[in-house]
Amino acid sequence: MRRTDYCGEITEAHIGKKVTVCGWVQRQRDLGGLIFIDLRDRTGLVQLQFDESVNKEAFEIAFGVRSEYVLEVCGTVAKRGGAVNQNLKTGALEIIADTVKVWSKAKTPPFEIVENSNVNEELRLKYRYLDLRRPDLQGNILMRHRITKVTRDYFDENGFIEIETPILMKSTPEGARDYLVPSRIHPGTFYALPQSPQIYKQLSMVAGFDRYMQIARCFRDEDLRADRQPEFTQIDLEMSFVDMEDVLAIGEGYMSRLFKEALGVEIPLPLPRLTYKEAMERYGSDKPDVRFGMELFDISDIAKDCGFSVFSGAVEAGGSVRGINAKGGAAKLTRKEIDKLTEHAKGIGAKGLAFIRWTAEGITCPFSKFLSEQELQAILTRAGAEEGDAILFVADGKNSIVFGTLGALRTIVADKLEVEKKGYALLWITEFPFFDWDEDQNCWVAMHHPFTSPLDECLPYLEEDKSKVRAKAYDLVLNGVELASGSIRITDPDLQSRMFKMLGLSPEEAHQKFGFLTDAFQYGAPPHGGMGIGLDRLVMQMLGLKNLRDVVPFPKVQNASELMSECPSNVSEEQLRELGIAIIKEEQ
RNA sequence: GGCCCGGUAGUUCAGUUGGUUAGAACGCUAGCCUGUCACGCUAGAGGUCGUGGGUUCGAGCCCCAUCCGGGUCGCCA
Repeated sequence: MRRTDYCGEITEAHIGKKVTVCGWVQRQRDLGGLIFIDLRDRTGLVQLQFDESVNKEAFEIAFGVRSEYVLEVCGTVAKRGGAVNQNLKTGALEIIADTVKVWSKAKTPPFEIVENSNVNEELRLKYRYLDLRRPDLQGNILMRHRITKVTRDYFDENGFIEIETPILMKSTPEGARDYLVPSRIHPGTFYALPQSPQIYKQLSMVAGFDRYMQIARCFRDEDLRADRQPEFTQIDLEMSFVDMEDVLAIGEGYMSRLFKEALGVEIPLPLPRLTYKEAMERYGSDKPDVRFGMELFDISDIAKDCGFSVFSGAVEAGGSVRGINAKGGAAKLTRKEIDKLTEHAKGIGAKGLAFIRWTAEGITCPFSKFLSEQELQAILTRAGAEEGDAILFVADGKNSIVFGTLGALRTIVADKLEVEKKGYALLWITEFPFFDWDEDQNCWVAMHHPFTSPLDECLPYLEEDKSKVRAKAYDLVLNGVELASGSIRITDPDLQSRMFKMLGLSPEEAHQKFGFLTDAFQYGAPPHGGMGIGLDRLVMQMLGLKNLRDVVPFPKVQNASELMSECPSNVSEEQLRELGIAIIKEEQ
């Protein structure tokens, strides 16, 4: 071992001692007969000093050193001769260099290796290995490591066994698009990369491992977002002989432990819970940011008989009229701003946006002519309105549109008004609907997945009214981001067959796709349930970042390519021939 | 696939109504300098203005197409 110490870990205790440090040159300052070099490794910086009159040989090497050269330097730690650098952990010390070895020269990098760089991300991603040298990205990746370390500790201490499940598996394209891998040995057939290890972890329960966990890579061939990569990591867990309370207890115990150990933040337990219905009615979202108010309110009862047909019509059609009060927003939400919000609302699916502004000049309400004085007053009271407020309303025959629009506007308006949001608001959302109506395909689809157990009390409605069926499914939400999702699974083969039938899967289809799972349940399946926690989003949220790419070492860009290696790429004719694959050229 | 935003020295940006030789800062190169730490001083190099076409006497600027990147809707059981 050549290195005795890391740069950032040189302390007063080292004074007078000989050390060897290794790293990259942050900066060289040549003062003439005296040269300073800041050397960087993953722990930070330390200053090296080269004096021409003391050590000519080392001085001459230091003279030719440039940024990002890789050095190994042996020298003696000393208190600085000059002023202390308060910005540096090692700012009171320096290493008087005896010998220098240049392990590697470096071209001038295309951008400076500094913290808080605002360099074009495209360039940073092309040279990701340089970008990752920057202290902020190093910190993100180190935090990611700390999180996975605590994760393994916690689950191990709670009796979980880490089991690796296959990366090459059977394609069961129920949800997202699968990434496919062609088989050479069986030409014309394909493996799929897992969208999640769902089926294998359930089979691990049938196999009797009782408690499973895995830090599992998952793949989904769908379009990217700021918080969505095509490959991502899930902290996957499953437990036998448990009900929902047991899974939630393990889940929130984990969160509490993690925040304490990784961030030093106390998360009071138990975590708050909202049912799906409550979350939608209060926040218009199943992943609400509850760090601020601006909750939804319902004025359907006032609106149903009013003269404003947009309102009354929505209620008659079976929908509702709801609003949010942007407290103190009248000044910031000008008519123009509200027009912009209206455009946004229309983009989401609403027909429009009604508003009331209450400024010092009075109340502006474009639809007041359709309302009686009592109706207007009733609405203002319901909204808790006072001078300075701007109140936004959405009316629609479909509640899903009312909720979706107001839920989205709530966060947009909060950002515009710079509403204070701080800390970490974790909560569970429970009692999700089991079925979701698919407008395009005109059928019911599983909102979670078809192995999710319905709530016992909902079993009678299965055949009669699918809209009423709720599931033993739960999500963990952090600051408005869906962090984790899980459920208690079906283990009764008869109930499973019923569920497949509800979802329009014939017994043959169901057997062809999931036969190996339902067959397994014939041989003694323990009751079980679990969840998957999005590691990338978790790290991102814990660091207060807005983009997944900042916590993924080698991320993909929006078109799912990777700018550094330039994949995906063409392959040779020979590779294709071996796989029995022909490429059909897209017609112009 | 739709909508919105961006692309000018290595980097971050400025660039007037379309008008002379496209500027600044940082970085880079060379020289000087023994206490700097965003070192300082002096000098210098560095540009197919994303690409292609069009309008014009004249295009970084206007028009069309296209490529690349970002955000978002659809999509993500």
